[in-house]
Amino acid sequence: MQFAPRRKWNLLIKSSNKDGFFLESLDLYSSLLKSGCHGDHLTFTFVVKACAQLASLWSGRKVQSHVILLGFQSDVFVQTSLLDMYSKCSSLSEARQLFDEMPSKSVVSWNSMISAYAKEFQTQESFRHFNEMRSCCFRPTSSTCVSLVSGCSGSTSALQQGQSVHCFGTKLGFHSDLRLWNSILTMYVRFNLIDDAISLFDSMKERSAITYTTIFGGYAKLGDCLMVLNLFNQIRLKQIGLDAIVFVNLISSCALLGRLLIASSVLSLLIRNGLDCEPNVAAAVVNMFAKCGDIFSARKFFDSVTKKDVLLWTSMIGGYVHADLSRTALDLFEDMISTDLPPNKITIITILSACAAIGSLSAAEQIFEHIDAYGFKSDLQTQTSLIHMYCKCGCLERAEEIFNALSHKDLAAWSSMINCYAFNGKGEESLALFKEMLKDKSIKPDAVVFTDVLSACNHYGLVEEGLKFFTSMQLQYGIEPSKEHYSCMVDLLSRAGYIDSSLEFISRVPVQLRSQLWTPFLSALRTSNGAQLENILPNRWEVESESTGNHVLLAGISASLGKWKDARDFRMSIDKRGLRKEAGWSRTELYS
DNA sequence: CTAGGGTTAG
Repeated sequence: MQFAPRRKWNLLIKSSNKDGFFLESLDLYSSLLKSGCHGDHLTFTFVVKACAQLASLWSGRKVQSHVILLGFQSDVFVQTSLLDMYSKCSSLSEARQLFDEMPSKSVVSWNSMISAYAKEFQTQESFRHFNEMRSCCFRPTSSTCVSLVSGCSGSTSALQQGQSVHCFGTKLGFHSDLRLWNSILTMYVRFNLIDDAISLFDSMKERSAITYTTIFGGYAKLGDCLMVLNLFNQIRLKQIGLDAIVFVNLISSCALLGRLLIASSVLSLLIRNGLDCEPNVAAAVVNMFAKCGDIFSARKFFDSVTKKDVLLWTSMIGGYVHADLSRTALDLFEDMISTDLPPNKITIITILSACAAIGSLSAAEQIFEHIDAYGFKSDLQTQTSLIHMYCKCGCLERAEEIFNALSHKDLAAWSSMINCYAFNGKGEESLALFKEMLKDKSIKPDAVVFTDVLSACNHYGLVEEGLKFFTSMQLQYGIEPSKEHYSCMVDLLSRAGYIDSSLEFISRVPVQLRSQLWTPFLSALRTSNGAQLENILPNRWEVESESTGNHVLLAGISASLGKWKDARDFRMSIDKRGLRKEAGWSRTELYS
């Protein structure tokens, strides 16, 4: 009697899983129990899979207890599904225990265990199981290789191992397995080996939407957004099944590119493909318009989306911060809260940056209840944003309090505090903290923190120290100086009165950046005592051609030196040129 | 069992 109805339940649960209605699958299972039945090996594989997809560890453990009560411990299918469930619920220890206690194992059991370690980027353990699997005479499948490679993508030292799987897979005859190629392509992109990724991509005879998504990411890392657009046009002609994810990647490249006309045409493409209302796509579109400097179109699109998710709201709020409209960002955050949609961590980080931009502590205090309410208080990124916010509001002590209480500090946390001291005029404290950070060998300073360090030297007038850091930045840490670094050094040297050194420094800067350094040079010259207009005369043409602002500075310096005729000349040249403004983007009407 | 994405602080 029991067999027939259970079979019906099993079919119902199976089809509910297939449609992605995992919660309903669990409901069906509890109805089955209520009807006086219990599960069999098929019921358990389906129900456990639903728990895995929902990442519901609690339900999964409950179902496992039923499995044990009914004596299904030796069923390899049920046990493997439980193993995968624990892996998907990130309970590696329970997965491992189950695996060790399995009376018999299948290839899929081994694959699941390897994949469990790969997901946690425990590369060595995943390879150890791979070797053990082979010594137990199990023949790895292409899925085994895919899991191993994806594990390598996440650990810093596993590139060679990943490449060896590539060879191994080819030997076993998986050379036509697209998923394996795609996972290797992902590995190269994650390791920033974009050239290798591109040559692999070029050699691939079969490509899917996933292949293109991955290589888009690679080109975006290179900053070659136009290549992304070119490739995208290729797939449009090839009629590869395009999904929302490919578009999301295309859209983020357009955001990086920052060209409004291209952004607008991408939007019409989305509308034509019926993808503009996809929740995943919408947030990217808002971000794209905001990064292209068209906050009006961003808002117009935002308003047109009927089902707004957290990402969309966050994207719009971030857009306002980016557009220097942080007050509006705060208003929009209030609107979001009033819809009862809970903010996520990134919303909080974004809104804190809005408070920082305004420099208003009272605005920030209203955010605190949300930080408490949603339990972001102990999150490192949130704390870093709080430090930054207190810094910009002038509450140095509050920033220090948070920083000192951090149990673990990453580069961003250190550098926000270093910046906080520098911003509040405490050059000495800033540099002391930087030196303390360097003692921690696990932290590698980057271009951003060096900008703060150099500006701290600048603030404190520490010429020798500044030069020392500028050199070690390049030689010891291999960081190419940016315009900000150069301009900081010019400011430092000139304001300390080292006009000749400053000029010599400028002459050694790559020519494409050099012309932009005259403005910081002249500004510093105006406040330093060693101002001598003759110093810059050999470069006069370059100085004058760069911007109208330089003429104003030159006129000011001449006047302060009592060279009234020069001052008058510079003033007149401004009138002749006219106060030219930078060419800006004109806003295009998109929807009407 | 298996490959790709979106909002983000210093």
